Amino acid sequence: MIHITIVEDSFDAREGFRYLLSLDSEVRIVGSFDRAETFIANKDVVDRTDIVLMDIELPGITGIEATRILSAMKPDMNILILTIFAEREKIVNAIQAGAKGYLLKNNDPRDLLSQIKSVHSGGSALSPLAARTLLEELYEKHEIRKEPADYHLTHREIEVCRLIVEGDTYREISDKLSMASATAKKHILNIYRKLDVNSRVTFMKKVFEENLLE
Amino acid sequence: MIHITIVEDSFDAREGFRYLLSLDSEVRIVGSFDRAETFIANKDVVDRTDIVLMDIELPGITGIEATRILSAMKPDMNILILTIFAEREKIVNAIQAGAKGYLLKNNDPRDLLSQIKSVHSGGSALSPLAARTLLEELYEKHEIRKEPADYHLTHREIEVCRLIVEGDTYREISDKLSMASATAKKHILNIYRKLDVNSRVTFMKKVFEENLLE
DNA sequence: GGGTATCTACACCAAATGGTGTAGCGTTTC
DNA sequence: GAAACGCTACACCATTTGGTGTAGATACCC
Repeated sequence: MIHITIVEDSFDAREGFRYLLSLDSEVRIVGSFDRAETFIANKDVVDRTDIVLMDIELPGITGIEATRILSAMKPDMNILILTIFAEREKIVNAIQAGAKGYLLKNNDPRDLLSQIKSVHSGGSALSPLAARTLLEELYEKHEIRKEPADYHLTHREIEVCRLIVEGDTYREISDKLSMASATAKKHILNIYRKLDVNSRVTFMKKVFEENLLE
Repeated sequence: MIHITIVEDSFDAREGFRYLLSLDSEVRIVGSFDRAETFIANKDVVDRTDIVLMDIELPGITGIEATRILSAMKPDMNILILTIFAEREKIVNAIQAGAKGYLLKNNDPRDLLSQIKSVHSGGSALSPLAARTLLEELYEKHEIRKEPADYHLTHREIEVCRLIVEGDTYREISDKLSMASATAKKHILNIYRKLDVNSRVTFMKKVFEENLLE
């Protein structure tokens, strides 16, 4: 039995869900709220809930904020965002808040039951549009993180870089790499010249901002 | 009319898809290959293809590599990965390569047509398991830029932090903030104590890794 | 009033850093 | 064989940095 709570400010929509879910004997509604605060305050219902159908636009705190709070309270609870909004920002924020699904209300309501079951068995449910948005987000993230500019650092210099980032001094670096500290220093100054920096701080800034290591 | 190409090394699977797709008059198969190289080399078919049903395990180059190549050749082509593999790495790589969907073969084959149409109209299609994997990936990525821990830095100390990050020395910081360089130094040492670091480098590392500024 | 916190300021010291030289040795490239 | 590059090593220098003191002024809280 899957225990479901509905958080939705429209009475009609709540009743619509109630009817839809009543068609399946595997699910049962354990709570129905018109605002998230009431649900969050009701610890009994929170504890008993497996899946939340959460609207985004609510009086009081938004569904996304509620998702954040509820995910922290009960990490194994699956929150399914149900909304008419397909904006990138809302979608990404909802997922970041811990939502396990993002469905647009204009989708066929008959699919909802199968999507609830997918989520209950460890999957996630995304409307095609939300899925595309997230895919693009992931695609861009990976795009950005690659192609670090090539400063033609030698193998040895890269080793030295890693140790600088660890906070090692000339001496510590030279000890770890079995060289004279003067050599470590020479390497570092060469690195600085290649990266066009002139201090540990500006070096670190460049490394992190341009993702030069890892 | 949606023009589809199938890349799948199993003859039976190809015929299965062919039959399934023949049930819908809106789609039409324009190509069918047992390996990706043949498809990629056939520019005519590539140009006519709207959607590719792509297997991952193929003789020769993998479906993921093929996806990367085809995405570059024809960016508006939608590639749908169809596979039995649900490993996180394959899923993420496929999306990174530009796939617009990732479906597991054990899903109901009757859903395939509706998912193809979703993808054709600008959406993406993900099996619940693949969706969950990607959500987790995105969630973790965003987790990294979580709420920065509060080290109780004072307002003045935060100003100093910003200047440290810019690479300023004690003297430069004190000049910009109109204080004695000894004071800037005092602030910095206090900051170090609060952040539990002991050098510019370890300070920078903490700032960037924990997203303390911005 | 007394305690706490913030911002300010200075002194002293050892260590690390940045900058510039020079130079030997081995490998790769032309 | 010469040139270029990479890795090594040392000298010398001024500056910066990390660390530890002390201490006055202000403000806020109990």
